[in-house]
Amino acid sequence: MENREIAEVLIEIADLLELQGANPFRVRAYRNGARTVADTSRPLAEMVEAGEDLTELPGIGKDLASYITELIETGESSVLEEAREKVPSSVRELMRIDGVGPKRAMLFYEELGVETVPELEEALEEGEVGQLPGFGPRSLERLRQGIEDYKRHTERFRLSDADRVVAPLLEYMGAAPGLVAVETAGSYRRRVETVGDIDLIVIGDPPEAIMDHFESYPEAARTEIAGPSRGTIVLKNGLHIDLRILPEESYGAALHYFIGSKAHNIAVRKLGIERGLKINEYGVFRVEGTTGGEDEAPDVGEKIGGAREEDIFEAVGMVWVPPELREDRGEIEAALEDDLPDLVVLDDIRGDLHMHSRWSDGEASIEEMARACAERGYEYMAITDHSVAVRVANGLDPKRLEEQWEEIDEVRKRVPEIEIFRGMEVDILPDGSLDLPDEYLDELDLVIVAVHSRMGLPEAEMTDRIIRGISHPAVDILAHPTGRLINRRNPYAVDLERVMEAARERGVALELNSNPARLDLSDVHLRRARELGVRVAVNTDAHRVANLDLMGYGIDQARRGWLEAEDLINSMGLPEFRRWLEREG
DNA sequence: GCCGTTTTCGGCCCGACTGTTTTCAGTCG
Repeated sequence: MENREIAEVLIEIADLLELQGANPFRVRAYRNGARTVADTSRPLAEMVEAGEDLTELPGIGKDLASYITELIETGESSVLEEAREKVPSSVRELMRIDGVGPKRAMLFYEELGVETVPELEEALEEGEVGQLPGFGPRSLERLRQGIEDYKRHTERFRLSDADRVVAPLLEYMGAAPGLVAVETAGSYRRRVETVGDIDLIVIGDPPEAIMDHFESYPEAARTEIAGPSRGTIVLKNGLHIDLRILPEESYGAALHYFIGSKAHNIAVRKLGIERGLKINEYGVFRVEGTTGGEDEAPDVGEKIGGAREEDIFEAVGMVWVPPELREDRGEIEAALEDDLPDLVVLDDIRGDLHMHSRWSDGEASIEEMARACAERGYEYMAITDHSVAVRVANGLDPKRLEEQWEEIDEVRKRVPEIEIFRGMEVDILPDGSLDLPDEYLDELDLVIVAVHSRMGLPEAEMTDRIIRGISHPAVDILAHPTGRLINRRNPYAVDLERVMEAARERGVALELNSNPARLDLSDVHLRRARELGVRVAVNTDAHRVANLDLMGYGIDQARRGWLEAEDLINSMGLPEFRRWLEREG
């Protein structure tokens, strides 16, 4: 059982408990536990098998540890079964509609017998929802809209799709009257691989004029909320944009608060409480103690900061934390010790080691790719077309590969400013053998291996297949190690822990594929690779010149995985990289 | 349900907006 599956069970229990009106802190405990499990790269199943104590993990106590153990050992969860008896799990889906939380979902279920979104839509059309208490005409209309949005876009948006929306939006907002500054926040700013909405922070005056300008955005389909300091518009493509307008003296506090993540904020605020401070989006305040009555809120005293983000971190004894790390995955502790990683930046990249040309399924010639790489300031690059097994991609057989080498030799002469390595993306066949004879593998400067077929193999077989594949002494890099496509295809079943250990022993690097549809490895796995001492290659897998610019997405993801330049192989200068290629596996 | 250098019990981050049951619950981030 994979961690992802365990986390899903804990989330399902949390949802069901929430629907049943359980203690909200108990619900949160399950969600926190789920987050811990999802953020742990080591398989919990392995930890259980080794007899390790799961309560060592943050947010996992005696109860959750026993539920997880039961789940791993039996494949079932009695707690989940029990929760499902009270509410059908399909009711959870209702909560995904904007404006519907646990209370309303439960109201629909108990009063109308509604268990699914289509049933809710029907009840709405039949006028049944209008009979419920608390549902006036505005609520009904909002629910109708919410269902429409739900049907149109149930998935989160890929970061690259969000980027295309954000650039023109920022330009438009920059022209708002009285605007001083506008910045992105939220998961977009943290560069999470997918985003649910876009958060904008604005400093300016008067707020009403800025909010009017915001609501008038030509791409907006409608306004969801428009208060004095907060608004939401929905774009024609279904993406929600949240805007917060704040005074300049609160800029840093607001930025910190709205960049999140929620878990990071909670942890920082807790540190504040320990120091007698109250932290909110307006600033950092000293708490003066209560003035009397039992339910009296603590008196908020002197404001001691908030104009700069650093004010927040300094107030609780931390150094500034890059947004990509703000997930409460250890960055709080590291920042308290001033021991954060020196995160990799795009400028650290000296070469792109995975790209295709017209020889297989690329759209540009080798020379076009070489010149484009040189323009990006790279010292080296590798042409890595597909091997023959990938027939749909016009994979090269040995004969065509030899012909390609002649062309590479010619391009080397014409584009001397960059070193072009002869590479290939060689398929790992279902039995783990490589799709190219040894004598050709030996002639290549750089060998990438990858799985493109039979992705449904059972985990043990897939793991053995991949480990056998990377065990060939000619192999340098394992490409897109899990095969996932964001929102489209799940990762194939593979024990990455074993693959990573094998890669480290053999001196093979794992790829971080920068294509925003892949971003494979994930942030959590990258972090694990770093812990295990496995080197990483951040590559674009470009199939045309413009794709070379996808490197930035790989860097974003690498930063989320805590990677430093020295964790990568393609941050090495050319001489050092040559030595790496010559290494003994 | 978790957690503890003020605590093994009693806390658990904090604020904005909406609609409607006119004083606040529900939802969201």
